[in-house]
Parts: sequence; structure tokens; C-alpha cells
Amino acid sequence: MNLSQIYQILYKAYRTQGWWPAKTPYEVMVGAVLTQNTNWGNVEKAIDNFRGRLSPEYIDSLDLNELAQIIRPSGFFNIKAKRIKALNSWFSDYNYSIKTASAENTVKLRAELLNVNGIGRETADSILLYALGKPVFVVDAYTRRIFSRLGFDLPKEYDSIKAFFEETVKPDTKVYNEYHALIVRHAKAYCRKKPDCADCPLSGFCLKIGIDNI
DNA sequence: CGCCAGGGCCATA
DNA sequence: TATGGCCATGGC
Repeated sequence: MNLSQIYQILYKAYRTQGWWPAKTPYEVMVGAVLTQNTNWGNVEKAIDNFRGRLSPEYIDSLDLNELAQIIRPSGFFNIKAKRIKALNSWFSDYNYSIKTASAENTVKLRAELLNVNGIGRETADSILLYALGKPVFVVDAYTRRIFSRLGFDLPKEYDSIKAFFEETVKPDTKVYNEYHALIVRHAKAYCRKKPDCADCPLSGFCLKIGIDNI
């Protein structure tokens, strides 16, 4: 089993996922922070609290506490409010323009995002791929869990895992977009959800090992 | 009731 | 480099 074959199996099972689940690229950026170690349902509640007003300018108009109260359902709301403010400060350097930001070099953008307090590797890559359309592979806990169970001896470091996928799967924004979305879709349906792996499309290739220590 | 969720920062060794 | 504590809500 190679990464392309696994992709094909997941795609045949779940088809196109249409990620990221957001109305605008800016909503992707904010959502990427809100979903840090957080159930997506809680993120949706927080997004809904913006009542369709979510924009860089609106975030600017709010003070830290006001923002924190709006995003309260997503948890870690005080620290996330600061992170969203910090992210907004970075985005202001591009005049809040997705087009302007996405015209920049990917390596430069990633370095800048990682320099924003509260934006780590996964959050930065999610923004690069799903908001700015850059061909970067997003690694998350689900990726580690699923591929470990499939028998891949993945490196520990985020960047090493990312490099493994990017060296194996030809850089393609559309493919990277779907691949990560399919991994999340699959993980939510199986593994912890259905430890017995019943009806799992990857069941025949899965080691069905413990999932407590990934 | 306890566990978990689409992480990241910081202090410590 | 690698743990451990911390941040916090809501669903099950």
C-alpha cells in the first residue's frame, strides 16, 4: 500500500469533501485557530456567533474581551482571541487581501505565519492550503493515527512527516486539499468511533493496533 | 461522571 | 529534543 492507493480507496469511499467548510477564505483562517484541539461542532457554534459579520475589519473593531465572548463555545477562548488578533495583524500587512497574500512565496508566507504567536505548523499549513491555495500537505493527529495504524513508521517531527507526504505525493493543491479532508472524514467515522473497524474501507490494510499513544 | 476534540506555548531537564 | 502543565467548551 502506497499513499496514492490509500488516497484512491478513501476517495472512492467518500468522494469529494469540498473543504475547507467555510464561506470565505478569511473564515478559513479564523476557523483554523478556533479548531485547535477542539471539536468542530464547537467551532461552528463560535462561527455562528459572528452572525455573518466575520471579517478582518470587524475583528479589528472588537476588543479582546468582546472577541473572546463571541468565540466562547470553541473553548480556550481567551488565548484564541489573542491568536486571532495576532493573525489579523499579520494579515493587515497584506491589506486584508487574499489575492495579495496568495501571490507571495509559500516558504516566506509559512515562515511569517509561524512567527505569529499561536500559529503553529498545522494551523499555518491549513491556512496556506485552504485559504491561500498553496500546495502544502497538512499533518494532524488523525494523519498520524491513521497512517500508524496502516503500518507506516512515520517520523515524530511534524515537518518530517509533512516532507514525507510532499515527497511521495506530487504537489497539487487540489489533491492535497482532498487528501487531508478525506483523512479527517475517515478518522471521524472510524478508529475511535468504531474500534471494531466494521465496514471500514481500509480495514483490510489496517493493523488495528491501539490508538491511545499516537 | 470522565473522556475527548481537525494544537500551541512555555517551563523545565 | 522531549515531556508536562496549561488553556475551556460542549457532546456523548
